[in-house]
Amino acid sequence: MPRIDVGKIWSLNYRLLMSVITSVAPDITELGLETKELFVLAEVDAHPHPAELAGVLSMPKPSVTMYVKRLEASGFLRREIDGADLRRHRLILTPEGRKTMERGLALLSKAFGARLARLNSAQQSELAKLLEKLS
Amino acid sequence: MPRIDVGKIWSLNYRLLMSVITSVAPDITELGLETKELFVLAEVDAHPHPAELAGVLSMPKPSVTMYVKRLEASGFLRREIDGADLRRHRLILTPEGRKTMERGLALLSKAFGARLARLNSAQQSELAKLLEKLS
DNA sequence: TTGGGATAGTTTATTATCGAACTAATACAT
DNA sequence: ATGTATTAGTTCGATAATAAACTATCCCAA
Repeated sequence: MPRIDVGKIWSLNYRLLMSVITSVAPDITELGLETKELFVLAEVDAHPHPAELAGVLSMPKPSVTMYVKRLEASGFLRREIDGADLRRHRLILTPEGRKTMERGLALLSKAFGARLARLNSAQQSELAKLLEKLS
Repeated sequence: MPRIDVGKIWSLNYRLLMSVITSVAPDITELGLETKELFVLAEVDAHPHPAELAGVLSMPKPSVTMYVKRLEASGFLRREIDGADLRRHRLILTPEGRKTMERGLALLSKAFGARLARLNSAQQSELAKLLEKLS
């Protein structure tokens, strides 16, 4: 059994994700948001507080502040002060925000799916299983 | 049409990579380079020309110019004009650059390897094979 | 041979990003 | 109760990233 080259797996995977992001970025921009803003939108349901979003998305807090500000200005989400903890803001997707988020994720899925199409069905399931184990 | 949840795999994978990068970034910085610069260094052997690097790493050309400039100033690589095509610059790792690149990749491998250790060695090979097909 | 188009890399000018420091609210120990 | 530490989110200022435009070189069809 040959020794596995971790760096190689890393680099293949990294390059795959980056090239997919790069390829969909223009289409996402047409929806009225940037890719990082889409990632934020996509996690708002599961993590409605900015500090959590920063953690889960590995983004600095000031960046989240900025993305949220823009998303709010675009009408994609709104903010409520959390009554139980006045420091916290609860983020809520607007219907428009949800629609846009779903469209954006669909674009991403389509682009990623196009790459995945190089694998047969069994291989796709295998990849899904392996990546799921890693996450 | 894939039978798996492409969007979910995407997001798990994306977050995995981002969290690994974030966790090693401070250590990489201590080697005297930034993570993106490390990615450049790591691909120089396989892709010695800036334009190729930009393509393979999904980076804009001006970013590569900047990273290369810094890496050269730090003594991690040097440039030669390609005699066969005077537009092209061939990048060459210095011994110091190679050492630093290997150290950086070791840090990344260690952090990513911790995740990868959830797979047995056959699964790791399988993952490498599948990712290679995708890239 | 030459000129129109492509390609490699850089510069410029603008926007995006984010560490550090800040304010406000909470938690917690004494 | 009171001081101290912690946490949520923001602001500020400095750096990083990059689109657009540029120079230089190459390619190649007529």
